[in-house]
Amino acid sequence: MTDEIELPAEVTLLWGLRETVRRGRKPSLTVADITRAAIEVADAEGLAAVSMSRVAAQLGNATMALYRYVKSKDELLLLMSDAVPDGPPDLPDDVDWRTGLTLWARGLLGVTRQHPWTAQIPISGPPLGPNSLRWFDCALRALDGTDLSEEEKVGVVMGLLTLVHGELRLSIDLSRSYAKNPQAFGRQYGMALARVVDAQRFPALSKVIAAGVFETEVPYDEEVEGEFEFSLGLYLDGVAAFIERRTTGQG
Amino acid sequence: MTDEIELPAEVTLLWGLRETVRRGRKPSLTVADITRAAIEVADAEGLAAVSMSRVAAQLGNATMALYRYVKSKDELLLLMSDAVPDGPPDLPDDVDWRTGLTLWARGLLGVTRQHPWTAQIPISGPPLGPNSLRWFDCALRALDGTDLSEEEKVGVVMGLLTLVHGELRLSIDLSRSYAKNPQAFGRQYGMALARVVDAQRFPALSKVIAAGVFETEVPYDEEVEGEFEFSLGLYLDGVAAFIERRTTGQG
DNA sequence: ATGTTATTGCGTATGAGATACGCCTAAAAG
DNA sequence: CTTTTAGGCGTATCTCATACGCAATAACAT
Repeated sequence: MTDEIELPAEVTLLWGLRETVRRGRKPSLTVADITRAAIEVADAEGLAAVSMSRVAAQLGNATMALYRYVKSKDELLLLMSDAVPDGPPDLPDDVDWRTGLTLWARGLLGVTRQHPWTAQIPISGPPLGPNSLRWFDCALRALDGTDLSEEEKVGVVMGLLTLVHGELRLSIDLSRSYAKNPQAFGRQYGMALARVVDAQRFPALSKVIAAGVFETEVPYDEEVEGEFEFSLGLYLDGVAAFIERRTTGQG
Repeated sequence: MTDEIELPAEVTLLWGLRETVRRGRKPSLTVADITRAAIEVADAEGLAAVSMSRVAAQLGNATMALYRYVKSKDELLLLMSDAVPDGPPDLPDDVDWRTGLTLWARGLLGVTRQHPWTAQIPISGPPLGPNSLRWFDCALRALDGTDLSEEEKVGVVMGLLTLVHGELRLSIDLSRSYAKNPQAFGRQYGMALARVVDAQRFPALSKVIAAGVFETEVPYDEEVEGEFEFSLGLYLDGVAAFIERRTTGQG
C-alpha cells in the first residue's frame, strides 16, 4: 500500500505513522516521550516555559536532538494539544442527549482545568488527532438518539465545542491575570470602573455597576464555574428547542 | 484630587490618563500613534509581524523610543485589542433584545473579520478599555427591556461574548490554516479521516463521515458563517427560554 | 540669559529562543 | 568488514524583548 504517501504530515505525526525505522542508529527517544516531557514542563511552569531547549533538558538530551522527531515547535504543540485530553468520559449507552452533552462539556472543562495551557495553543486546523476525534465521537454519540441529521449533530457539537473552548480560554486567561493581581477583580474592578464610566456614555453599564454586580466577594473560581454552567445551560436550552422543532416539525 | 494614584496601570494607559507632560523634551509620538501603527502592521502582515522594532520602523522611529510610551509589548497588545473594535453598532432604542443581540454579535464578528489577529491576543483581564466597555454597554442595553436582573444580564452577555469569541478564534485559526493549505479541508479532510477512523472505535463519527458531511464543496467562509449563525441561534433560543421562565415565573 | 532639571530619543548590549547545517557515531545490510 | 543510513548534537545565525545610560531638549528658576 502506498496509501500513506498521500496522508498529510499532521496525520502521520499524530497517529504515529512515521515509522521508517530500518537501519542506522537506534532512536533514543520517541515522539511520545517528547510530548510527555513537554506536557510536564507546561504543567509545571506554563506554556511559556516550553522551549525546545527546556524540553530537551527535561529529557536529558540536547536541544537539536528533538528535531529528529518533530519538524518544528508547532508540531510539538500540536502533539501536546492532542495528547492532553486523555479520553472522553464513558457515557452510558442510554443517557439522554442533554445529560450526555453536559457530562461531556464538564469533562472537557475538567481536563483543561488540569492543563490550563491547552487553551493557549493556537488551533492549526480541524481536529485530526486520535484523542480529539475520540472526544468528537463521544459528543456525537450523545446525540445519537435524537432526530437530528448528521450534519445538524456536527453543528450542535461544533457550537458546544466553541462555547466550551471560548469559556476556557476566557476563564483561564482571566484566572492567570487574577493570580497575578487579585485586587484587579471584584471590588477593585468595580471601583476602577465606577471611576471611569459615566452614566451618559455608558447608561446600561452604569446601572449594572450601581446594582453592585461587580462587588461580589465570591471566590473567583466559583464565579467562573457558575458562569460556565449558566451559559452551558442556555446553549443546551437552545439545542433542546431545536430538537423539539425538528421532532415535531417533521417527525 | 489624588484619585489617579489608585487607578491600576492598565486603566491609566487605556484611557489616556498618563499625561504628566510638563517640562523636558517634547514627545514626538503619542500612544495613539503607536497603537495605530501596530494595528497597521498587524492588518497587513499578521500579529506575528508585530514586533517592537517593526512598529517603530512603521513610525520612522527607533525601537527603544516606543518604550517611553508603553512599558512592554504586552501593554501594546492591550492597547491594540481595545482600539480595534471601533464602536458598537447603534441600536435603535426600541429594538427587542433578540434583534439587538443578533446585531451586536454580527457587528463584533464583522469587526473581528477585518482584524483577525485580535482573536489571537491573550486576554489579560476583565474589560477595562473604553471601546470594550462601550461594546459591553451596548449589549447590556439590548437587554434593557427584559425582566432579567442586572446580574443575569451580565451573565447572558458574558456567555454570548464567550461564544462569539470562541467562534472567532476557532474560525480565524482555521481560516489561517485553510489559507495555507486549502486541500486539508473539505474533501481531503474527509478522506484523511476516513483512512484513520474505524467504525469500532469511532462509531458516531464514522456515521457522520459516511453521510458525507465532510465532503461539501461549500466555500469555506460561507460554511463558517453558517456555523456561526447556527450556534448564535441556539444560544439565543436558550436565552429566550430563560427570559420566558423569568417573566412568567416571577412576573 | 543661564544654569537646573525633568523628559524624551535612541545606540548599544544582553540574553533567550527557533532552527539550519554539517560532522560524528552507531546500527544494519551486503 | 565495508558501506549505507539514520540519529545525536555542537556551532552558528537571526530575530526579539528589553535593561541601561548618555545625549538632546524644553520648561523653570534665578
